[in-house]
Amino acid sequence: MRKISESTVRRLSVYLRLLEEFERLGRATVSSDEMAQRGHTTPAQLRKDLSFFGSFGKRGLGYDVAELSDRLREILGLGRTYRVTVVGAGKIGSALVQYREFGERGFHIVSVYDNDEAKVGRSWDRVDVRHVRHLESDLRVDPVDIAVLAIPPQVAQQTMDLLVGAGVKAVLNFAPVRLSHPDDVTVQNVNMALELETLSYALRNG
Amino acid sequence: MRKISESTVRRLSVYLRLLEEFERLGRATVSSDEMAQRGHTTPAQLRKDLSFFGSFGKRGLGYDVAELSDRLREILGLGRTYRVTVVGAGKIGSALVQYREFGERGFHIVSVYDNDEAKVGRSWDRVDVRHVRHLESDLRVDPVDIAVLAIPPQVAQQTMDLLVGAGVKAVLNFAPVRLSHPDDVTVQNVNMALELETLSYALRNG
DNA sequence: TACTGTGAAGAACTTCACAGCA
DNA sequence: TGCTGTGAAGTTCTTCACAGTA
Repeated sequence: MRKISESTVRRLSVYLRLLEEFERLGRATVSSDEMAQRGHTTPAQLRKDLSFFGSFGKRGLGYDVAELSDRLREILGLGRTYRVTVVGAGKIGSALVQYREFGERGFHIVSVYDNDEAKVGRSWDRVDVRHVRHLESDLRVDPVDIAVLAIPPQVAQQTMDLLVGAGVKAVLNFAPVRLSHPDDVTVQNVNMALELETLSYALRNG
Repeated sequence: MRKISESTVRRLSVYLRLLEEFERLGRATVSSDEMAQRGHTTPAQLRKDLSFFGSFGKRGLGYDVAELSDRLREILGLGRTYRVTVVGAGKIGSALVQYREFGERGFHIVSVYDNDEAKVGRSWDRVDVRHVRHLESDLRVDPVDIAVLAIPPQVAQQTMDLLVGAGVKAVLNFAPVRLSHPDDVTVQNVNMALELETLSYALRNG
């Protein structure tokens, strides 16, 4: 399959959320126009995005809501559950643990690590916080699909290297540094300082 | 000035962080090659990004670290402080309050709101949580520059409308919905479910 | 000489516009 | 008729390559 751009993938997630909304409202079909309007995009964009993966609509009618959401879940790899570990038991980590949509989408947090002995042993929503020194050996016994890095930037790269060594292929990084990693590992960065600076730029420059 | 793309602005933030790192190491000058390497971009990209705002380097020498970081801070609007309000006193809100880089960059959280009476009155790092019913009138007396929305998606749009009505021009939105807003209001979205779905897509499709 | 600054070329992404099908 | 699917056109973003200068 042709290489799909990240922006297309992100829009697919948005479409899926819209479809689920339409599903709740009991709608059976929906047109690209209608979805585009609700999703702040254009009908052509939506149809083009979908066309990379097949033709899911009916001309003159639109898309079957249930069918298209099934297909999107499949395309996005949401037809299964994922084992997720959270490294760093600070506020961000704990925000993730309680984040509803996480579990609903099949992302199960199976372990939490920290290097602070004061936090080790506490229970977090049925998961015990373990010392990060056990991370590597734990992963060899019980691998995870995704690791969330919610730790200070100074230790982020070394932890990344450890995760890569242990075979982790997907990382969600909250540390405000860009991490080096092999090509076969996917990293998504969430950097709140960056978002704020985009806002301050906008405030300053109209 | 020509319209600057959001990706350029985001890279400027990254460059600034790199320069501050070089400053700490005591480096006086740095080349676009060196910075590009550390910032996972290309020298040409960096020079092009900077060229939209002026010529800050010396041919044959590179960039003066201190001077370029000053210029970048100015371009990004970081030469002042910003008053920030956080709406939603859940885990995400509290993660923001304790997030170091926030305050260091001049983003001062001056108020926190929630609709849960159990949370109202509690003190958060010297800021008292107030009931969200006071939000609108408080803003009229004491405006803020930026609002952070860390509330459930169901109430995000109505809160957005209230903020817009009260004259807020910049919003950082953590609710997993795309919000409607006038053109003169800038909204940055942080959607963790979306990041995870990008990862699950990558895991599924090599 | 070693590097920047920048037009021009190239690649990626978005929008247009219409043929084709239910 | 109404709406999809898609090449082609248009736009934006990135990379190239080299002239220019400290």
